Amino acid sequence: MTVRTRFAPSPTGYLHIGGARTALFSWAYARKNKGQFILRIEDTDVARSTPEAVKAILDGMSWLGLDWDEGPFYQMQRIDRYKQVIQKLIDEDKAYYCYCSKEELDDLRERQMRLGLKPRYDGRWRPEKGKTLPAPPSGIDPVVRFKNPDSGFVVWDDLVKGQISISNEELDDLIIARSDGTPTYNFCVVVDDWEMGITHVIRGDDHVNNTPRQINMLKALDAEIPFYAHLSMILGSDGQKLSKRHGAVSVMQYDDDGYLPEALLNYLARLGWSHGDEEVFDMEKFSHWFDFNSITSSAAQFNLDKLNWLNAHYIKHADLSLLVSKISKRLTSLNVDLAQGPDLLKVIELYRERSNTLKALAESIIYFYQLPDIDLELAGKHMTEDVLPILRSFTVKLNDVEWKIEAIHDLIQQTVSDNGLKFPKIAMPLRIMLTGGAQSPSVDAVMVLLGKSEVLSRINSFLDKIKNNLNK
RNA sequence: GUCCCCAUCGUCUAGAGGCCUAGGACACCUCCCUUUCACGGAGGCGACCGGGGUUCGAAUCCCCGUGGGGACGCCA
Repeated sequence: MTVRTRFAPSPTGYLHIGGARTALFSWAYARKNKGQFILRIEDTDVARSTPEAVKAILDGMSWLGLDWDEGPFYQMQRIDRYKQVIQKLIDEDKAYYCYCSKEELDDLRERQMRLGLKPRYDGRWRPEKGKTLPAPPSGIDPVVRFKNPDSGFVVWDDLVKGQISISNEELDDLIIARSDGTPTYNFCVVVDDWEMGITHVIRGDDHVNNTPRQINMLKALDAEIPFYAHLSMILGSDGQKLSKRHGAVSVMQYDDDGYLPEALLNYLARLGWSHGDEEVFDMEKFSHWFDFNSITSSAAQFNLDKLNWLNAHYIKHADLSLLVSKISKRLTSLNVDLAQGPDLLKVIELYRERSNTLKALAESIIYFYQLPDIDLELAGKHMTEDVLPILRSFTVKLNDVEWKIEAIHDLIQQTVSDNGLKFPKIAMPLRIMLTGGAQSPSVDAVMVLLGKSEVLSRINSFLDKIKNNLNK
């Protein structure tokens, strides 16, 4: 049997973390088994589906590098086929027209809730032996309902949750075609999973309750029942459900925020799945290791700290040229002119280990290309009266030094020794004048990158400013 | 309300009856490295939801409770 999995998002919003993980697991299982991964857009909710959302989903998938073998299929383009199958079910007495109005149904539900019952359709239009149906009211377009078995159990071995059994008495006759004739989700899924030959349905566990209905319809169509794997949800970092209002952001937002797709993928893979103590691995390894036995059946909380840690790791190990291209895009969009400073590649090489995100990395190196705002309070703390003269004479000597890390380092070292000081006594003021702040890589390395004339110009202009202030 | 699912450090997880004095990772703390901040290295803090069974033995199996989540749409 060739494994065929699918990812079937509805285009009512962007691709978020939960969807991305579902897609990732489906993709991985297909890859592991040399099967096919199919992308299907479930756009039968005409009112809420948008082309923008379709694009957002496709963008998200390709940013993550989750490539599909077939599709994207659009359900709206298969409407005729669904209608045929619906007609077939009606002809075979496996489905029927129901003339209940929405108001009637709301009424029914409300009454059942009041009685402590599970709200469900009572089957008033369901044709049965010896039962007389009311006359169809005129002027009402009926919906089509599937005739669900009214006894027995639907049982399946969920690949994640184990055996699940649900009584048919809990299920009602669900609507498979709306009054305007369009088929509904539960029905389209069944027809598609069947006709597209899906062998493993991997989806969020909010679909567990749909599964028995779908199995019943599959049986009615004499179709093979696929395996089901229901993934537990991903909760927000506060343990609350993710929703549009609450923390469910597009995967593309992670791109904007400076995360590498391989970091997000690695993080997501590890959320609800494990392979012993493995924490850091690429998708080749993941698709090799992936299996349903190692999926956790409980919900997982999203944790940004760990994503940050992974992202830092991937930044540290990324191709320098890739980082250069990503960082230069960011800096350019911040109106930073890269021609005004050192080779970006050299800067990134020195700074890549210091940031969790590309965004932070880009922002941390801006002062190579434009003058930094100097933290004056901090400067005051380090540039005390006693070090100013030493700094001045150091600057003069700097003019003649060979512009290499060691030579600069030696000069600083010699200056502090001559004056009975410790290294930071000179290094800190230099750092502040050159970068604006108190944190940077080794100051000699920063100086080499900045270049001699820029270094001297920044130091001198700051020292002059101090002098002028003192004279005032 | 009814049905379904879930339950190990703060978080992600390992754990398939003895290997568990419960392992790893993130976060946190301490120390080392050091030119500040990071990186890196070495340590540390920290958990089996509760109660009953089953068993010579239970984090692991069963039952009940509790807590969390999901579903109950002419949404997907």
